[in-house]
Amino acid sequence: MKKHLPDWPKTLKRTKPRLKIFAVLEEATEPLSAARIAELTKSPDKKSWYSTVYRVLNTFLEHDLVIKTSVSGSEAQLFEINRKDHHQHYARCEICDQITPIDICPIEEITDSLDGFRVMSHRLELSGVCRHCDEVAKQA
Amino acid sequence: MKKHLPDWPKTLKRTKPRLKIFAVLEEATEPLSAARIAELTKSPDKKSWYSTVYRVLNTFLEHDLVIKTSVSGSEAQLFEINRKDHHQHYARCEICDQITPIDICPIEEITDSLDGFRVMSHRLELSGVCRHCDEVAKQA
DNA sequence: TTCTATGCAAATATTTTGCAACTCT
DNA sequence: AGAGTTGCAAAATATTTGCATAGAA
Repeated sequence: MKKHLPDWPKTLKRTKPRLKIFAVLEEATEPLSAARIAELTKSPDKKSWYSTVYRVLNTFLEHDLVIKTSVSGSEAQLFEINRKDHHQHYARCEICDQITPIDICPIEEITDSLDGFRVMSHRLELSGVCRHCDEVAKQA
Repeated sequence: MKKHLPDWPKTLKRTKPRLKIFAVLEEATEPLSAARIAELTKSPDKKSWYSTVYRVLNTFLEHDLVIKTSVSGSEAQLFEINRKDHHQHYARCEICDQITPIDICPIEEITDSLDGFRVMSHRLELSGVCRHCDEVAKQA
């Protein structure tokens, strides 16, 4: 599946922290917390970074480069690249809390059935039991 | 339209704070932050309350009475009643707030693609512009 | 050069925890 | 009575802000 990345706005300076954070988000396979991003972007010597991470993320949000995601039942705020063509959806395991990306998005099909309603954004949340925990449960 | 509220688990004590918080969530038309809930539930004299609010919300989460939501706009974590098993989904118009029922539910199809993940609950939210507002907008 | 973003530290805001007193069942 | 909850205060986290300096255009 081809993922479409958002364009970098021409008015946005390409600073080192921004590019680094963008790269980290781009490679991520799941939404990241600010803390995780800070960790993934900091060099061995530097320490704090948090203010920059938050400022960059907020800037990205304003420019629609990223979106805040809600995975119900989780910790702090999570961020992910805003892949315009369709937002990624996730299924969360109620037992191990692991997040599984959902690769198919039903939005087209649904849109067709809506008779004139123009969908601007959508969100799908699944919650249940992942294959692994299910098997463990069966054995017990 | 009949809204189905989650059942109160028999093992959950019906304490005053819990019942109050549940009532507030039940009446809410949008997800609420912990701070907002604290405000809506506190009596004129009492002040802090936060620890109780968070503890109750976490208890509710464990019992699947509520779900956490976060909105791209910003802010902290938001909570709302988990109106389960209700297979009907809706699309909300961003302009007139009117709700359009979605007649098809894609959950089967998605479940099939998940390879072993057992879906216990799901939520689908659409937001956009309804046919009527879209036509009005075109004329302007 | 000029203007904005960064790094750092310090301020806020949010969420969690320990513990004695209190309430449901 | 007994188990589990609340209220309060204080701790731990998470997020934001002020300001001097560094960096991009």
